[in-house]
Amino acid sequence: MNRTPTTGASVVLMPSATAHSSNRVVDAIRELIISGELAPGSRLNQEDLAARFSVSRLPVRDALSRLESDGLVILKPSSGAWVAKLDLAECLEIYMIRERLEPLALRHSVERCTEGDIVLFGDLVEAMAAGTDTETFLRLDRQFHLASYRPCGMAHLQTLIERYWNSTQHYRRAFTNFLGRERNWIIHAEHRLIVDAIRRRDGDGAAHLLFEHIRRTRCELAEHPSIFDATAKGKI
Amino acid sequence: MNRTPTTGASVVLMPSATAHSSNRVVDAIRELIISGELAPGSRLNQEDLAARFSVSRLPVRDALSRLESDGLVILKPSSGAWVAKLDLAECLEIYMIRERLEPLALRHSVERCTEGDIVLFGDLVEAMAAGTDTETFLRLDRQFHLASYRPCGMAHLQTLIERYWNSTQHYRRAFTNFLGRERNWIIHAEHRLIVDAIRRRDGDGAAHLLFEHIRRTRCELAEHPSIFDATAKGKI
DNA sequence: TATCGCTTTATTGTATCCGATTATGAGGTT
DNA sequence: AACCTCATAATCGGATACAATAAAGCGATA
Repeated sequence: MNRTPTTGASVVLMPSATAHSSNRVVDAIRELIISGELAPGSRLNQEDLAARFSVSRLPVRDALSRLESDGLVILKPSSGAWVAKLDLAECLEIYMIRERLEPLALRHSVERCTEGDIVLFGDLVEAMAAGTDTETFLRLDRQFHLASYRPCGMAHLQTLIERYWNSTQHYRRAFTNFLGRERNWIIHAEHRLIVDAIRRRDGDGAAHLLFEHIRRTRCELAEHPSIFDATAKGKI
Repeated sequence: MNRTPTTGASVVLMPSATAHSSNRVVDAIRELIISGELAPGSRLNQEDLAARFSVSRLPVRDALSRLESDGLVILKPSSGAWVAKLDLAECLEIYMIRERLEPLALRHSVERCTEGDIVLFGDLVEAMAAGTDTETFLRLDRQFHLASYRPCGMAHLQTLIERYWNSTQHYRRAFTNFLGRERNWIIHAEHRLIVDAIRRRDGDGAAHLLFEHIRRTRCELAEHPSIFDATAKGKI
């Protein structure tokens, strides 16, 4: 059992000495957004956030502008900050980007991962197939994929991929809840095929399967634009 | 003649009402880095920058942390900020990422660009072939490629691509100077082939040519690790 | 009654100040 | 002579306070 923290805000970058409150605030807000506690479209009030984390507004402002670069927050100058909201087109765009990036990472991972890594991948996939609730599903899905990219040795690429997983997390949750569990067998089958290709050290095979995994999800997503209608009113 | 500003810090995002000094400082520092005035590894002193732009240290701090997310600046907590430096491996990694992203953008652009756009692409390529000095070469190269992605209708992808052009700009300059002009005919040939494919509305062809364009550059870059040895001392 | 304009209020952006951490240099010791 | 230690100085991170901007609510007028 690997001990990646909750949703793994900083999986690729070592947690580092996050002594400075700015970093703590960044991670905390990111966590609130990824966990779904702050829904897309929610207003982010600097003073409220400052009070919540017992700091002044300054680290909060810093955090917000960093999270904007991460694509999780939208800043309107002199006006305020909101949790970033994606429409269907943007989400499809991000999936198309992921289709290009993640197979690249996986192919390099396959060339470098240890046998122990592969055991971990298999364990995560099977734990996912055995899981029941949505949050477990999402957490293990994320853990499996991000873990499968970790040996790739491309730090920039990993950061980038993690960013896109973060900014689409909310919509993956909504989509998972929407579909229910009856079509999950497809995902598990795809995951098992990917792990099998990794076991055979077939990097290209794994990459192609992963490409199709993401592409199929994108196509299914495109069939359900209603996911993006919900103008969820956020609460801080 | 298009009026893209100097190096085009904000080509994709509209310049917007950048009334706030933070944004101005971000753009200004980015410009200093991209233009080469601040070399990778240079120390960025908050007070000096504040004095240079006639603002307090606060907008500068804000700018630095944003530029860190852009990959242009490295922040060491409680220690300072430096212009990000790439080693050969990182640069090759970014080129591999670009190989995946830019063909995607181009393929979508080909489906959406106007005849007028295509004329612009051709003009830029020919202006580049007629150019003499390094800075013109770099500017037109950048303008051509970024312009060719602009009609793609994928804002996130464009921002991303522009980021990577920014963070590798210094090394493209060094590489261009290193190679001299005798091998530029390859680049012009590739560019003309790409424009021709666009004219024929052959999106896949253009994408493949672009992929090879970037890949060949990456392979050549890998042959010249000395580019990354120069520990340029920066001045503010 | 609806719309336009103004005033008020809340929230953001900026400057100055203070504490904390790190880098630097001198001095002593092995 | 090289290395380690301690003190000093420079610089960064954060808090408080103030100014500027935008949103909202109220009132007046067509």
